[in-house]
Amino acid sequence: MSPQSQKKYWLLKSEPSSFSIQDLAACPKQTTFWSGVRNYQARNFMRDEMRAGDEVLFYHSGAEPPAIVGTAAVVREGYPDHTAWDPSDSHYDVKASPDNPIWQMVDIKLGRIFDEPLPLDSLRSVAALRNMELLRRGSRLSVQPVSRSEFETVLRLAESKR
DNA sequence: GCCAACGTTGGC
DNA sequence: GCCAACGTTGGC
Repeated sequence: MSPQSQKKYWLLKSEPSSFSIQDLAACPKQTTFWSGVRNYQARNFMRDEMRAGDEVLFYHSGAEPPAIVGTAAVVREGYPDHTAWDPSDSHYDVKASPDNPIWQMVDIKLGRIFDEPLPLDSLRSVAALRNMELLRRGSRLSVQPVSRSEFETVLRLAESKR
């Protein structure tokens, strides 16, 4: 685990109809590989900056309402995303191969599921989250950095709803 | 289902 | 290297 001072925080988006935090909870060891990211900026975060021990906010996009629903932790650092060269996979990339993986994934393990999801529109009214990437107009990154204070603010909000 | 925002592709 | 066309994301 990296030193506390270097621990980073992230937000990962997933459509719950595709993979929800409840699905993560049902995985063996509550751990899964985070495959299917097909955006270079998001890949670079996973490849270059995510470290084991980093903490993650789990976000449900396309949900009603869209919301942060819990936490997870990075348990394995970036490695090739084998789904990229699987023609039967919905995220198949014809240019990827074992010799040229192009895309990367990490492994994450469930932290906890919040008792109450924190809906996107409720986060918009929190002053401490004013600059959060998730709340930026047109923000589409599926892997995005979160500041330590933003992460802690979100945890406090989740705690206040217990 | 609409559409704004954004990333990627490819002609030039 | 520009930029129009196109595809995707994702809130609403």
